[in-house]
Amino acid sequence: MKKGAWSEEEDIKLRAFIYRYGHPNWSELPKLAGLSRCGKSCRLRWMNYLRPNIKHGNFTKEEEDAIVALHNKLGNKWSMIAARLPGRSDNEIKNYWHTHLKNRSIPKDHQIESKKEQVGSFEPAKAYNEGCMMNIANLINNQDGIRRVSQSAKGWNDFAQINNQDEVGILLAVLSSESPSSSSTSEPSPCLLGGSDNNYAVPSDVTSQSFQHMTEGFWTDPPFLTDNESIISSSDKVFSPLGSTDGFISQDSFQEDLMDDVILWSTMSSYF
DNA sequence: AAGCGTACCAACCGCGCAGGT
DNA sequence: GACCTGCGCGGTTGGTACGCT
Repeated sequence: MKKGAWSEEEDIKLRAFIYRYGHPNWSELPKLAGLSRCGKSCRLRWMNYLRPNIKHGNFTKEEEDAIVALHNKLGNKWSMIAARLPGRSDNEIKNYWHTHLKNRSIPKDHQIESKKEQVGSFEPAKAYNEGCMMNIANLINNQDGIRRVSQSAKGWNDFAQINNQDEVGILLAVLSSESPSSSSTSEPSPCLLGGSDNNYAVPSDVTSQSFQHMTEGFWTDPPFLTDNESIISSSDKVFSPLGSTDGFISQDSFQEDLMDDVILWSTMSSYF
């Protein structure tokens, strides 16, 4: 069973197979597709990288704000957060959170108290001066902390800087910057139809270019969510990328749920 | 140019849950 | 109810690109 980075050839095989047959059974898929990978690995590669319309890098300010707001609301429920950010995988959001957004979201006092709980009476400055970074790391039952601290003493400098920052930000839940009508399709995917619809032929040259004609949500949106439904169906309903699984929530509950996080309701005006 | 430290991300691992028998 | 299997999720890690000295 092969591990590690995926080759272009493997990507093409996986993409072509799923494009034609869907993925009714991940554990059987690699064998049928001629891949020396486990089903989990195939699923991960598909969900995080090969899936059509998946976006990479360059998170917009709106996406960042949405992630921060949603994380404050949902916690580490990355799949739920990803479900509200079209084109982003849970893995990518999780990585982005840990590398860019984590310190911005956690209130300063909570960071300090949390660290105090972890290390007892530990004093960063004193310990730093005593040059006992590995001992500090061992005190913390947090492998990422150990990893970072043990990499270099600068780790605690970073921590000190975080504590000095007053960046308990305003939590803005700016919804998707894209038009809701562009994020769904009336055409059901072959996967949703059962995954074996041979009417969907594999293009002779299966590359990422082959999927550009597909609209956002082709592989992920429920088939009943059509373009017409995705905007506004009645006066008291609103399209909600952040909303319930059926694509709609009432305006009342929408406001009730999100006002706690300081919503800029005005940014939603374009959706009404 | 070389060595080192850091940040980042793709991918792996283990666990829990759901559905089937 | 017990067991099995497949799937999805969240935590973690290895590899590497990049920047600094």
